[in-house]
Amino acid sequence: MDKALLEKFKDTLHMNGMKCTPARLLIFKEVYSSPEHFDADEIYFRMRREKKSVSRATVYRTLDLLVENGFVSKVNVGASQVHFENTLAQKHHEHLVCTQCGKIIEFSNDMIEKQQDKICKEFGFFPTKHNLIIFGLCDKCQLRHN
Amino acid sequence: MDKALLEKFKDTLHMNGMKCTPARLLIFKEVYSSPEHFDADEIYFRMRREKKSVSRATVYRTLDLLVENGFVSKVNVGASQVHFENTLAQKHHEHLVCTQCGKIIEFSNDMIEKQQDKICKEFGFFPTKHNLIIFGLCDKCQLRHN
DNA sequence: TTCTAAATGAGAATGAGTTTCAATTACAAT
DNA sequence: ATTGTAATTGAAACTCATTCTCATTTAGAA
Repeated sequence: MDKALLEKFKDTLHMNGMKCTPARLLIFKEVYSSPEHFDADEIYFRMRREKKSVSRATVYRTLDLLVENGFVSKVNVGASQVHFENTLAQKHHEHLVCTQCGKIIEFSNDMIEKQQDKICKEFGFFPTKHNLIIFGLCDKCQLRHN
Repeated sequence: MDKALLEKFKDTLHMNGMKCTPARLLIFKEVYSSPEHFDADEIYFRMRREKKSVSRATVYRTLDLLVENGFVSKVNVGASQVHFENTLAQKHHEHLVCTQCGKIIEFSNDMIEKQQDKICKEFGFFPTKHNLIIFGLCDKCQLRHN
């Protein structure tokens, strides 16, 4: 994982008067170890497996911290748990979710973004974030007739 | 509430070999008594107040049934509970959600819909439903400086 | 009217996430 | 280097929405 990124995280901690603890650094590295989506428990169990155990509470607390500081964002994929993805490694995108096999496809579209801005202006609404998720069947699941 | 709609619901029950029970009819009427969003507990408590009590379990079960048969759809508004809205009374729309005061504004936009179809085609994806939600501050909350 | 599978209600169970609190620790001040 | 202390942590208790269980009731076919 990117060294500059880790420094940026440390800076954020310092600037906000938060302590730079081993638990936080480990979780941060774990979160940035892959570009995939994840939920809190996935991080928790991956870390246990790698003998870098941290308590569940700390995982949740640190993920909140990362969300607040823009390192991670919450993604709604219609699951019962909250999903996350790291933000700095990749650019903004939306999701297609296959309701049959769970496959998640990412896409982005400028036209849609622009229309959203237009709509917000119409309503005098100041947007801070958005979520577009399309549910349906991926190419493979359409063939597996049903 | 529309009489034809209630008949349609009864037909759906019969066609699927499900019983037409008082509980189901009461919940259906409650759901269609207003065009607003609601969650399961709201329905539950509204019915208690009106002395038309039904158990929580039945409310949840019936809402699932209504979703499966297209009378109601789930709406993600970033809340901890699942939100619903009746579908047949109103046309498709998306949401702006004010993170300060909770105000929900509905909108719809053909251009966005079309772009979505285009994207799905590109990925060979068959869409069944989608959700676009924009979080931010409504006009009033922008003034209440913070 | 009878029969039976479906539906219901009450409350127990589940599961994701949060809170509590005593013990630990980062780090600023000495 | 040591100390003091507020922030952080882990473990376990707790929440709260939702689901499940199961004994009882009931819609509706026979």
